[in-house]
Amino acid sequence: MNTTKILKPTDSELEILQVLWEKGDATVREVHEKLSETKDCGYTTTLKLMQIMFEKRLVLRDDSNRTHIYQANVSKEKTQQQLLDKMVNALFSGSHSQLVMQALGSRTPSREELDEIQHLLDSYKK
Amino acid sequence: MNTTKILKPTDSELEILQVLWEKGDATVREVHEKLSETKDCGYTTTLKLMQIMFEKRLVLRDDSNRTHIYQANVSKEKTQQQLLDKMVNALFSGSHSQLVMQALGSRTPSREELDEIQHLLDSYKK
DNA sequence: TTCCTTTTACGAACTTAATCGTACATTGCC
DNA sequence: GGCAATGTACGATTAAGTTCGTAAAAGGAA
Repeated sequence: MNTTKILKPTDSELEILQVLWEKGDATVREVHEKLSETKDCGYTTTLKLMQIMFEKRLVLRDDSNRTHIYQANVSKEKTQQQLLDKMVNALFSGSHSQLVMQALGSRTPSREELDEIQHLLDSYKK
Repeated sequence: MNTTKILKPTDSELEILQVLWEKGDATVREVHEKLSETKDCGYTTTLKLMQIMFEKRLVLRDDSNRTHIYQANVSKEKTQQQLLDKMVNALFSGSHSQLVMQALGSRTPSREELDEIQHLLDSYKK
């Protein structure tokens, strides 16, 4: 079903994907409203980006009505994994644990976070 | 001494920084030789990139001799941290532990990795 | 119907990154 | 000295990403 083709969303595309992952589906207007909270650009810019993403098959759209409805065509998990792997290779010499150490070391994790990770660790140790 | 200015090395620049971090300092020729193992591009391409990095102050260089000697002007740790934080914000809603879970979950870590991480966890738990 | 609003489509302009060709300087060797 | 090799400098080109202006279609309201 899913192609295994490597897609590398740009930063702007990721912002849009974030909104789509959260909302499930959304119109350009809705996405743009959301982005406007943190970013300053025109409506047609968002539209254009989403049109390009459609061409790249990063998103799907229902254009049976005048106002098109978009949804993500790549899963959040897969995208996270892919970009994480890329980063591990490019910056951490392929060592996932190095990245984990750095991620944890950057600040003090909460008790809940520690427990979560401990739990995951335990499941590997068995 | 170090500026806190946000620098975002490109992928190509990161490849070069990797070599410089490893070697300490290096000539364009040395960097190019190293990159050639995995990448196919001309010598002047590497040169140009390093010149641009010098303009951006990503690297320092000693040009007192004909063959210039370069070294990184950003630390590996700081760069890792910076790009990691960016990724956490862009892809993991700011949750470091989410990223850690994803990083660990992607594949089975080795015993050494597990121990390393366990050790880090322990130090936080105290 | 007429006019205003919303929406899509599309192309132009601008920026940044990456690659390479070429020119020119320096060095060392014959 | 002359020449080949090696180095730097720099401009040209190409591709990709981002932004926006404008046109045109569709709908709704007076």
